[in-house]
Amino acid sequence: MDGMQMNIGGAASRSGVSAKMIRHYEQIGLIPAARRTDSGYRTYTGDDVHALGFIRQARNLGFSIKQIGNLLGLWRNQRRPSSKVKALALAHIAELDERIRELDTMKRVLMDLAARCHGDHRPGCPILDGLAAGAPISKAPAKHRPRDLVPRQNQRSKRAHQAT
Amino acid sequence: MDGMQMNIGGAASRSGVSAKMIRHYEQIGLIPAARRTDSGYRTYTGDDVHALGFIRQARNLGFSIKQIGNLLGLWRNQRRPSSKVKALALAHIAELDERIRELDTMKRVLMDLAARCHGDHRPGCPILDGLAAGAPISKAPAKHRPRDLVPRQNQRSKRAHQAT
DNA sequence: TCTTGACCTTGCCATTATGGCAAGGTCAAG
DNA sequence: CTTGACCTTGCCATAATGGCAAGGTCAAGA
Repeated sequence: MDGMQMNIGGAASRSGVSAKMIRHYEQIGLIPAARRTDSGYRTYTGDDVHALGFIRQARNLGFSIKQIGNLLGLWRNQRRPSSKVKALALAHIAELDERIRELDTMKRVLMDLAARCHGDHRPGCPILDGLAAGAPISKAPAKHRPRDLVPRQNQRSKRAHQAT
Repeated sequence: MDGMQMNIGGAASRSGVSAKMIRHYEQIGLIPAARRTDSGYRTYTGDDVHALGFIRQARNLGFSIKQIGNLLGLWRNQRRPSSKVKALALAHIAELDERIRELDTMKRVLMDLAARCHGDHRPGCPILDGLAAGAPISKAPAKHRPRDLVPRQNQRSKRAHQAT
């Protein structure tokens, strides 16, 4: 089981992580640089594949690379307190929850607008009207604040150059 | 109201879209290139600001730039059938719904693992164990003679198949 | 008039995680 | 050998934004 040595392709198919991403993870330091054969081929062991599988599972659960780095550290440390792991998990759950709420808000607003749209050959459409209305339809934009709506407008003359 | 002319900063603060993004939208063709003053400054009208606000609202609802391009086209076309708009909206709602379901699945799995984790000073942790329990993944069939997954050794189980 | 400072311009880098393509080296089987 | 799968590095692209830098423009105040 330990004598298992393979090239990147083998590690990729066994772990479910593409060769491309394995190299990437190595490059960004998520995993240690693989040993190389004389000709430069990376070689992996069963343990390496296990770690890659761990990474894949974590990604499937939506953890960011950074969070996965932390998880890997805890995973490899036999003496870590499970509280640390749980804390990371709970924090991530909270993030997921917020993203879910944001998406849910978008969905609700949109369903509301859609419900009022006839959806036939006629041109009038409450959906477009809703988007065009400067009204505060929005809630959470995802990651960034909607940029202050008219922060300071005490800039000097907005005088038009070629005013018409 | 129509004589309102302004530079990019004014359009940005009034529309809620950063100057940076306005230039970006122009560059990718989402909005037509702004008129320029002799010195090269972009100038915007009240209508332009309105369109930018429309874009911002759409972004807040999670529409992609591409979808927004379509929405803008419909918005500007007084003779569009509202059914087209509604179709776009419903398609987007479906997308949002899928994203929500994915996140929800992640959340549930994680909560499940977290619930079984003591979260104290002890090292054992079902969360890490769950992540480490890698489900096999797959491999695409080779054409000629699959030059083995193992470099120069003996190979054994080559399970496979992915989940995502 | 000159200085100042806010504002504008272009352009490149960074982010997140992945995929794709290209040019070229390696290796094992036929 | 030839062949074809597989490996290497490296650059481009995605989606949407932010940030920084170098340099031009402009209006107002001293």
